[in-house]
Amino acid sequence: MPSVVFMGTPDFAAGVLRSLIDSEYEVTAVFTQPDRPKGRKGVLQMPPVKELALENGIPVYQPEKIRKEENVRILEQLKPDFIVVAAFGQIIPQSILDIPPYGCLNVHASLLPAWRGAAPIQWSILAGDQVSGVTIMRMDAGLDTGDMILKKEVAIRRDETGDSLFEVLMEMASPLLLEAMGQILDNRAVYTAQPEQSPTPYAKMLKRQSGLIDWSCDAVYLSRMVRAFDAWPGTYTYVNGKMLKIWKAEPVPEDEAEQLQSAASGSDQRAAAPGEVLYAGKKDLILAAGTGALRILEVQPEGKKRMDTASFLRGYHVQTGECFGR
RNA sequence: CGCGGGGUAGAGCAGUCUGGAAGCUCGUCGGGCUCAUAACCCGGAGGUCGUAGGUUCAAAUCCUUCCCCCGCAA
Repeated sequence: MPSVVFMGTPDFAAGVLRSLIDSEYEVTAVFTQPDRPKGRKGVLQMPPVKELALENGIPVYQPEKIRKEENVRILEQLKPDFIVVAAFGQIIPQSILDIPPYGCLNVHASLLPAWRGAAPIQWSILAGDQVSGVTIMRMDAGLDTGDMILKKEVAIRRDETGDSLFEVLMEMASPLLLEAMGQILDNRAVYTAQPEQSPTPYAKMLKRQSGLIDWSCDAVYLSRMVRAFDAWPGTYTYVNGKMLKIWKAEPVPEDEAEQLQSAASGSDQRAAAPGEVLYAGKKDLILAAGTGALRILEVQPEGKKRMDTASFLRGYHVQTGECFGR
């Protein structure tokens, strides 16, 4: 029974680990990030991967830095046939990549060479991509630049969110990985080199701050941002100095947007400022973007729960002409 | 003891500082107006004001206990 050492941290990784445990491979050890303080009380919490590993009696290692010599030693002793890496969060040095005879495989949530990096799912939705997918590759020293073994595409739906796509890809990932491993064992895997250049920018790690809305952007782009960053890092703006998360929004059709723009500017010929309330009725809230307008559908005021726009308008008395973003 | 917001009718909020009849915008039910309406008018139902104690002639409001929800930070 070929042995596998697994490296990963969040839910996505746990899904992959689950299928490895259920497979014919023997998972001999798991590497994951150290426990971190979580939640409001700051209680230490173990990563999902660790939890799953412990339940199945698999030894867990949580090095602060995997590249340290001692970890290389451990892996040399484990002598795994494979190392499988999924959303581990640490860069793996060549000395470790060289250990497993069948290679160090990575499960990546994009169609490489597009969207190399830490947050491929969000970036592809934000960019308005029509398709996304999962790539299984043999890792090299570069960042998501290894030779590709298998790739599977999936269409991005119109209402796709970061979370929903995440789930779709996670389900696709496990079978694809197992298939790739089978091919490698049978010596029929085909390794395809990636082009040097990625067609997209690097999908850099997102911070909470990344979700701050710049109202001077295009409304269609902003609506994609709301979907892409749902549920992490979330999209937000400010109203009267307080944070307001935007959970759902859609661009207003062009002709309607123009109508609202001219109605709002009135006699003074002033174009509505980005972030200005173009319309606030009983159920509808429409804000001016840099180009176009955005209909807000679901929000969450600071310290409150998520609510639909109608509820928000009932209690918060938004006025036309008021400006969001501050 | 990381910082902070909040728990008042089915929903979202005001009222709390400066104790003294439970309000607002909606929804809901009934009636009216209308060619018609998610529009408008009239009327009604619906709340142990998170829990437990305390202060007071009187507590949503002041003091104390506990429970729950949420934002930030990590």
